[in-house]
Amino acid sequence: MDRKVRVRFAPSPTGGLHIGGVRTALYNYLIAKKYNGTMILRIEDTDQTRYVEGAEEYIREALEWIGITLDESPWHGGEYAPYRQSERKAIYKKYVEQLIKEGHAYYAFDTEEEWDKKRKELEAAGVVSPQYNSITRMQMKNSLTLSEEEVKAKLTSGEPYVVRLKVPRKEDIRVQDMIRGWVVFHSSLLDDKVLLKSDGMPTYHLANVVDDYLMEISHVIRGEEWLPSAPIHILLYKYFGWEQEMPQFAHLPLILNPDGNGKLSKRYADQLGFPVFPLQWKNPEKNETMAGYREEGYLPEAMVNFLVLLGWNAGTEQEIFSIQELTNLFSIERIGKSGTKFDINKAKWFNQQYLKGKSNEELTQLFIIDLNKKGIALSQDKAEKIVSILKERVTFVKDFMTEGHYLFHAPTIFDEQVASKKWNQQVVDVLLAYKNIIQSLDKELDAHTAKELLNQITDQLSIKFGSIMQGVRLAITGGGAGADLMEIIAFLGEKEVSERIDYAITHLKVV
RNA sequence: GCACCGUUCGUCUAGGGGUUAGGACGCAUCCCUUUCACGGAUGAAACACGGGUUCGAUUCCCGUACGGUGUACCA
Repeated sequence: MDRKVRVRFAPSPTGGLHIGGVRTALYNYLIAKKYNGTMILRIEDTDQTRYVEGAEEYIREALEWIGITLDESPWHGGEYAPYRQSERKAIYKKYVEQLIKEGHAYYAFDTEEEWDKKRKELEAAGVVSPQYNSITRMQMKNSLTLSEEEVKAKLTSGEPYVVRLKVPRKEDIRVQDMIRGWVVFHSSLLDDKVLLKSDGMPTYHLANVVDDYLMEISHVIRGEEWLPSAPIHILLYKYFGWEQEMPQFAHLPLILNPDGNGKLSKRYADQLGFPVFPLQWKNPEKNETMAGYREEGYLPEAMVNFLVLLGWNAGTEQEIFSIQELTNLFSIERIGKSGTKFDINKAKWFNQQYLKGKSNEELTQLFIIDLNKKGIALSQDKAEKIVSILKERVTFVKDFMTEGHYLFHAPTIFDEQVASKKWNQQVVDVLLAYKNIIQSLDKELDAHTAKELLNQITDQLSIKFGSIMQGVRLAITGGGAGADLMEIIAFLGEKEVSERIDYAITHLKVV
């Protein structure tokens, strides 16, 4: 790559940024970093009817959370500013006029009703998908069919119009895609796309090409849903005379619903209970709140790792990658061609891996932050102990609380299955003796001591240690499974343990 | 409908004219363990189908099927 690498992520501020968009941003970012290039964020807000308040801020926060830093953006500025298409309106106007003058675009004055009528006529005549194209445009009201005077008159009278691209009738348009190779489209299947809307705003096609050119974008890395409109873009580059500056294209495989039934959708994800948004998204218009990965407890580095592998692989057996490693290893050549079904289990696994990779100190900090959010206060010391007891068994930070509920609250209900099998007079005898012994203890009740004392009792009573363990666990935690019981006892301390023993003995019936 | 893209275990994927088709998630079994988890070991599990080309095809070509995307004054 001899050209300076400049890539852009260009979302529309129409709502929360979809997780697929986050992956696209990530791929762009990795390419920028790999080649020491520039990562640009451009806001494509040309559809004013779909603009959603707060969406821009959301995009910014989401990228920040995931760890994507921007070199140029509406918020950081840059020498190619402005980076918001709505603020570049005048620029497009100029270029569209060039196209018209050179005969590659034309004014169209048809109203929606007129085109609708024409479409119905065509349908009635057996045309399957009527298009405003090289044939039909000659039957419509536009600067190709109207006289120069008529056009001028309409323009000066302020009659609304759009500008359409004059797509050639018969021409092969070849798109070179870095992932798919050459893809050929025939121009007869393309319609005369609107370039400039009647409100004076450009459509995606125009704005995109003009901006990519002006911003000297070297690679356009975007979702596969854009592949069908790539020939329109190619045509525009050609008509503008920018073929030499045309970026290289890479159309990414789509992220699909878990059963492969369409693009990953919010509705589907809701049904299966996982988010499609990186951050929680509160739609200001509909007053609804959508779940986000951050709030669900996913670590950003785990999400990066999970997302990058949705459509790319290093070709080795490595699967845990730091962002630095990805920066070196990532390559467009190793991006796959086929759609990728979303598997939330894999995301969970990555999260667990990253959680385990953190030091106890880091985890303690995260744990305390999580507790604070829930309005629970806990000493640093206790939090750290809980972390060390539970570290190997959690997938999310929030699991420290749920998995370790027995460290926070004494059980009030007991697992009936365990009780019916493991609760007996022997256990009660042991517990009573144990309570006595720990209450009169003159040293600290650590895990080692807790076990030693319990062993003493079982030895004295000639009981097998294993036979009463589940019963003891039941009394102290309310259940039959969990972390190392001796660690739990040490954590709770003799007073709490004694109270739990009393409670269990009075509330559980010996059978 | 039409155009385009795609198709290796359930999922993410490696591979590529001759392989015991490899790994990971998930699943199962076993080991470790006071239990559960972690960890370790093992196992079940895939080249969509049909034609070519070839000594040989999962790999190359063609077709079919299936899936996806697009077909807006949305991006």
